[in-house]
Amino acid sequence: MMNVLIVEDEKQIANSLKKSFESEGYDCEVCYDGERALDVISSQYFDVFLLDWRIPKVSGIEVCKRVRESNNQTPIILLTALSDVKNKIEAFNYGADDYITKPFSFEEVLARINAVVRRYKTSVSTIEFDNLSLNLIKHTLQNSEVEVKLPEMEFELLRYFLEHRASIISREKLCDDVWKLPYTPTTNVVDVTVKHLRYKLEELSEKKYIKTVYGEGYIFITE
Amino acid sequence: MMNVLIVEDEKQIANSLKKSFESEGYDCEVCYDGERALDVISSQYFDVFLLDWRIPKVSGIEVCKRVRESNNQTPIILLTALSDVKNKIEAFNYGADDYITKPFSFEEVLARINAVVRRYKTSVSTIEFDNLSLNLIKHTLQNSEVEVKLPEMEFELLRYFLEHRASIISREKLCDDVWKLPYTPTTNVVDVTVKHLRYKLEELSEKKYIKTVYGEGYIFITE
DNA sequence: AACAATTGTGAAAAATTTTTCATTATTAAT
DNA sequence: ATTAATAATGAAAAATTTTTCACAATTGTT
Repeated sequence: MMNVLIVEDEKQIANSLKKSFESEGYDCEVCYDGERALDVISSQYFDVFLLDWRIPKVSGIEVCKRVRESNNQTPIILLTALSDVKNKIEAFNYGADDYITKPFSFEEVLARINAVVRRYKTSVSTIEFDNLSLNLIKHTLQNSEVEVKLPEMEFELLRYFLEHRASIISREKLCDDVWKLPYTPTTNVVDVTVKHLRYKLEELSEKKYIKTVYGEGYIFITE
Repeated sequence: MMNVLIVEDEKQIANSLKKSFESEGYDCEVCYDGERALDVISSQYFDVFLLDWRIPKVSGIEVCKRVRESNNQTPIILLTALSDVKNKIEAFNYGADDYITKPFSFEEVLARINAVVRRYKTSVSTIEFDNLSLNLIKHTLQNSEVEVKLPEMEFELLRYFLEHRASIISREKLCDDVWKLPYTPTTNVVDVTVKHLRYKLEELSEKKYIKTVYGEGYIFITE
């Protein structure tokens, strides 16, 4: 089910939105200012943020900007009473995904939210972790300075680790799921590839992400 | 560089858009009706379609619908003089990506186009052509029955061809753009890779997609 | 038809990636 | 501390991919 964060200080609008969303079966949370919003955002998962432009303390566009700076790509829709073009351009430049001018109908909000979320869900093209990023299209691993290309198997292994963070994974499972080998524990490909991958990871960050759990397998820890 | 298709029967608007785009360095093509648009779309690559709602023969929304039915996910922005909400919802339901109400400024068009294309480029995970599909994540080429893995360079080459369908591409350009070689016409890597790729393509479909243009280069034709 | 230019091909060389193997290092348990 | 099990490592073998090369085939032009 979908989780919406509404950030809007006009309580009438906020409450009416909340009710409408809930009648559609969406979960939603309301904040009345930008500061509170940033707080909530940093500690909770949402599928989309609905931000009013003019809100107390930290403006909607500023929230938008900070969210993107923290590498959070959750879709953002801005609400505003201003309809002049300059603002729209500013909004897109700060990484907003859509823009709705007041007054709006709830149906329009719903349509735009669905469009934006559907798009986002099928769009994740990088996996971010710590201060690194794995590009799923280019098969590269990058920090803010360097970008290295990972060979096939190292890429697949890292992707698997990232999608199974913080749980112990046995070599057999890796053989199965990553290598798709017909059950062969007489090989140490996994060990060797882990070694290669560790080496590449250490080139970009000193941290040790892949921990060995003696007798059990590996575990990928982000922090 | 970006390729825009403008479908708009009001020639004044169409031409003004075309000029503005060209001064931004975008390539663009204009059609004055929906029928022609569908024709052009099926034989040429564009990064985005800018469709007026009310155009002769086949309406903008109908073009939108048919484009999506043919499995083409190119971003679509609809232009319209009508501002009522029902149409917006209809537009999104038919798979439009954005919606601009007339009158608009060129800057707004530009901002929305860039937003939509940026989103799309990072979101697309397959390129469909004919009855084949290139999976950009798995680097596989598939028809309804078989799936083959393409090695790196064959994959990159095919992707490049698909993004530049129906135009002649010289070997030098391919060396530059796909191989990123520092200008070397003393090699025939391109020829050889084309050969490999042709072989794989023929495994999945009898058609000959990559045509040679004697003395000029190659051209990828979808139909 | 003869030609020069251009393109296609098979095979092998070169480069890269993947896997194996023998050995060393580390771990947990006695 | 010793030991047996498990993991890490360096180096090389095997497999795959990329690139080169020499030659054959095709094309457009005369």
